Amino acid sequence: MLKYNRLRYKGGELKIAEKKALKRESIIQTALQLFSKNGFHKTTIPDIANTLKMSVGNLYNYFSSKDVLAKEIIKYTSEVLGAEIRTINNMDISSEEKIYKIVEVYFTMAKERPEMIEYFLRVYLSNREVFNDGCEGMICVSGFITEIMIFFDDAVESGSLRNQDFFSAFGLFMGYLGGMVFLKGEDVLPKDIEFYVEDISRNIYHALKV
Amino acid sequence: MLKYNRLRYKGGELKIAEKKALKRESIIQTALQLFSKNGFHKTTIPDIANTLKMSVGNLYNYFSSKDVLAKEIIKYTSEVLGAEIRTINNMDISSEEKIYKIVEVYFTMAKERPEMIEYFLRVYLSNREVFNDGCEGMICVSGFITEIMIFFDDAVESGSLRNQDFFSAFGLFMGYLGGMVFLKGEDVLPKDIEFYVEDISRNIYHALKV
Amino acid sequence: MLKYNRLRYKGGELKIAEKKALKRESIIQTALQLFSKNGFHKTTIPDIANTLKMSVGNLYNYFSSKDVLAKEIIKYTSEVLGAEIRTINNMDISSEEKIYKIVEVYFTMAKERPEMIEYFLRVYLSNREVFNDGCEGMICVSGFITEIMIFFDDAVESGSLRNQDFFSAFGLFMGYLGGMVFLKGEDVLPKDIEFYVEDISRNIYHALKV
Amino acid sequence: MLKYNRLRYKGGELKIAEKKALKRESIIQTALQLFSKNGFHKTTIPDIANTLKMSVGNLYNYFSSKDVLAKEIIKYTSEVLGAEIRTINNMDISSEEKIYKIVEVYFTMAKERPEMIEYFLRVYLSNREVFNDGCEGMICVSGFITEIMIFFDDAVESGSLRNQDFFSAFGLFMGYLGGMVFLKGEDVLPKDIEFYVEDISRNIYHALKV
DNA sequence: GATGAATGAGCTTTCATTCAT
DNA sequence: AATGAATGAAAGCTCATTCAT
Repeated sequence: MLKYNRLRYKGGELKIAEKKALKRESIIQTALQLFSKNGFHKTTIPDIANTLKMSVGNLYNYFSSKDVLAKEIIKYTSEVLGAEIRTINNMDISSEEKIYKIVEVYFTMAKERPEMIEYFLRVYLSNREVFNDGCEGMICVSGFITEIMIFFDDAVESGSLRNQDFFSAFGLFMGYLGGMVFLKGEDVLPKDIEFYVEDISRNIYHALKV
Repeated sequence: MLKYNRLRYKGGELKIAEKKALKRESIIQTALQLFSKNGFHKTTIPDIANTLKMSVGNLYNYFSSKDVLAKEIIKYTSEVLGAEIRTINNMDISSEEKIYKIVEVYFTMAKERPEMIEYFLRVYLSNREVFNDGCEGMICVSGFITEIMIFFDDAVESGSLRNQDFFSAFGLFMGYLGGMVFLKGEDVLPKDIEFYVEDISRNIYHALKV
Repeated sequence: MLKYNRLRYKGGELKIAEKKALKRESIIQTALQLFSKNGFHKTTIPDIANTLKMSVGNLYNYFSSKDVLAKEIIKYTSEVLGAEIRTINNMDISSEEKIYKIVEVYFTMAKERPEMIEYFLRVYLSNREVFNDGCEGMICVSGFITEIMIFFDDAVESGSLRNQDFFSAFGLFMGYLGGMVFLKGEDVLPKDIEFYVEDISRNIYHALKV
Repeated sequence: MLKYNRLRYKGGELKIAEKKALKRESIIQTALQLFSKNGFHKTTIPDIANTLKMSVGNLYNYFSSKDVLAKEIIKYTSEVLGAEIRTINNMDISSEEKIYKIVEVYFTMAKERPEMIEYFLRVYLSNREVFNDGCEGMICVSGFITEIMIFFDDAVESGSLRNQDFFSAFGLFMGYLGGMVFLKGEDVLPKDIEFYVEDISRNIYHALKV
């Protein structure tokens, strides 16, 4: 009977599934913003539901717990960031230029969608107990890590960057960029974040080049 | 510092003040450990009191709120770290060697007293609402920042490091080192943290040198 | 009974009524099992609907509330048990033999369809607030009580059982048999429930005989 | 220091511990009444706290969860009932008289403290999921069972009751008496519960005697 | 200074029921 | 008849903080 319905109401059903997917994403977006702005523990489920003008109970039809929601968000965020870097990886430019573009894309995102970067810093980084179960060993951020790894391996292979332990290089990217965004969030940077693209991409390049 | 107090004060009533200072510090130490291990929100005041075998009520005689305690801890931690770097700043060695020593001291601390570094990452970094009031603009970590600033200014003046916006350099130190310790905490580093001293101090030096 | 309906009604629209009756019964069966196994409050309407692969909304087309469903089930269960005893009542055997058969039938049901007996113990017995309105004074289990009453009156009239307050006798049947099934459910009985038929029917007979 | 305090304030401390024990018992009493009257799931922790004019939070200082409270109550109830029967067991009277007294004591309690018996029927019997963990195999009601077992073994040894599987006899006591109290609770008994002592003790004796 | 019982607001999560489709 | 997203009140439980002793 289900099959029958599927055939019969194909258009209708698809619209429903689509609608649900859209709502799911809108929950992710809203929760991402609230978690980033107010912290994981200070953001309540009713906060999220109210912002979305939906009921608490219904929110649980989409995500079975607050923790599950937090994990879906980090995956989502990691994918988005990873996709940006993938584009750069696929460009036919020098490693130095790629570094510049990665820093640029990261800081642009920190400016235009600060919640995405801040989620890393303020939610993922510091609520180990939430992500321990299901995100062990950074698998929930593999979307992002993988692209940095590809960038680094390519650059080493092409002879433009020194060969060293990947994590030494990864820590530089992740930590340096994250650190700058943190400073931005603390309002201590004397200049706009984009001002630093030049300095920082040069520093990174010098740190890693052969 | 404790030793210093002991020398300074003599007599009966001063011993009481001394005793109180000692207890105050033991609370800081214990809370530091628990906050770092379990997170700020997952650590309760009763948790801290139980660990110290003292009553909750009495704990409040030393710190008027959980938030105040958290702020005292970040200052304390920042002082300890800052003192270590001050020692290095006062050495008569090259900037390159200083960088090496700073990285070394940081990673040694991450290994021997991981709670001090993790407090930065897991508590200070991500509970803005707690530190907003009283620690604006990173004044509670000025003990650490100041020393990095002195190191950097000296090195620029001596002509060994390139002159650039201080925060570009500071973000590199703070972010890179913090990032590595985070990776260590996530258990993703294939080698012991101390293994990375060589790589990372070289990377930092190359990034900043003239 | 279902078979009977099938014979009685013919034609298209009647088939619909038949279909509805079938579905109604399947809901009762499923809910009976779930309520018995997991308890009334731990069984949710979605649980029942999912097990039946039907929607919650549709389930409400058959039973207007969870409480109504629970009441229908106790009536159904009582009818089934009553029917079994009715058969025994109609047999041309001694009261002693009837007691044996009643115990036997009860324990066989406890073994083969444990949910029917457990529903009495775990749902009906303990959720007074659910059955208060509509099942006052045990009218929802009259199907079962009536047959025990008929058995007892016949036996007294025939001179084989002592004349005493009906409830003294009824409490013995209901309580003793129910108690044994409870012990079975708690897994404390050293032997299979059927082993006890002999003992228990003898005990009951001795308790009640003239 | 603790030791010191204990010596110093011995009187005071004992009073505090005593006070706590009293409060603990008052919680048990109140929860027992509410659980029995309204059912386990329909009684909320706020209900209990309000009745006691204490705060919800403080109640949790005495019992770590609703389930734990329920288990403490069944142990308590079982002890009280067991103590009553122990007294009878120690009397120098015939088994027949002991049966009479057991039934009498049970029905008296059902009349004067109905919540104790009803707790067995309406809470313990039917919320398996609550008692599963920690009360397996009826260990939480062993206070009661043990005394029935002692009564039965003594009576068999003295030659006054037939030797049979203990559970056949235990089921008779527990089920029959419980069943009668259930009927009382349903308000279907035409006479006062005490009226049935005579009938029921005779029935039990006849059921079990040699 | 020291104790820990007490408070109560606030959290996450559940679920019977409704209703637009 | 059938669907299942949506509602929202209410549950169990936690915890920073207070205060009488």
